[in-house]
Amino acid sequence: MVKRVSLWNAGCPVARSLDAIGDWWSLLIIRDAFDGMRRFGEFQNGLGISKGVLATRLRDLVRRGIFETAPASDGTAYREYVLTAKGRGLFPVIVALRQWGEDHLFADGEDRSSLVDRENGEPIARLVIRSADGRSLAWSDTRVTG
Amino acid sequence: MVKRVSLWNAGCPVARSLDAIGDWWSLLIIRDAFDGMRRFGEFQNGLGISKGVLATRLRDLVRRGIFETAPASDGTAYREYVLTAKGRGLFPVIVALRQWGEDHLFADGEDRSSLVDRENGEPIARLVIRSADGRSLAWSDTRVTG
DNA sequence: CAGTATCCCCCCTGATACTG
DNA sequence: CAGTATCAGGGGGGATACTG
Repeated sequence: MVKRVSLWNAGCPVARSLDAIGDWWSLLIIRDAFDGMRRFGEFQNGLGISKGVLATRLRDLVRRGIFETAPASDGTAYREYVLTAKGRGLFPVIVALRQWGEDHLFADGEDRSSLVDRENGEPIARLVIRSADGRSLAWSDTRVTG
Repeated sequence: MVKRVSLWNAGCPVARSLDAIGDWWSLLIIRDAFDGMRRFGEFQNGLGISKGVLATRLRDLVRRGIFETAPASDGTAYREYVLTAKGRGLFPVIVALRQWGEDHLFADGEDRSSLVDRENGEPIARLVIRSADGRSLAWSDTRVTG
């Protein structure tokens, strides 16, 4: 990545985020991590990604502080890849992508996975953009400054 | 795109969304559209993308129903590219990416653009994941089913 | 200005083989 | 199982030139 140095320098947080995770595989790996995957082989099987690419991606994500490695919890000599606080901070990104996909990319009645409240199994609420004082805001109620 | 048919078929809304917009340029184009850009040249200058790639991306995004074309508002013979309702639905994705970038990819005091309430110039509130009944949820309070 | 057409090259990817 | 090393190919990307 780091394709667009000028944009990076432009100080747009969206561009920087995409520079860090905008690769096609990265967010899928992170999604699987949120689903509980930790091992190299789990990611590989789940994604159908080649070993070389997966190794490269994981190394990048570790270098960027999104994953960290830990000794395998099952006592084997291998590593596990777990999300750092920074990586867990991507949860709203995953949720936003999920909700958009649910809204616009599935036919009625088509099977889909769902994100639910662990406590009661209820689907989570929709994301809402709010003002500092709590009003719900549409895109057109906002503006980019700086 | 449509690189991973198996994932697409797996019925994961996150994967489908990435299939639609997970390309490196697409979200940057969409971000610029949220910032008010509409013309081919505006996107090209703003992004530093080549004409060929930009034309391909815009065509794909139109085909996917994220943009639609309209006659130029200035009376010239050209087209404008405006977000559809489906495209505007990506606003939370952009906001989530922006907030993550602000939190984790900028040094203290470093210049960055900011998304503010048009009404009063105040920064918008942080995104919060909530349960159906309004409780704030962390990643670990949720689960993927189906 | 807004694209399309062409060309060439680089790099990314997947496949395979190998090691601990 | 968890990677690393190597290799060949294919396609996406930029640059350039051209058209309306």
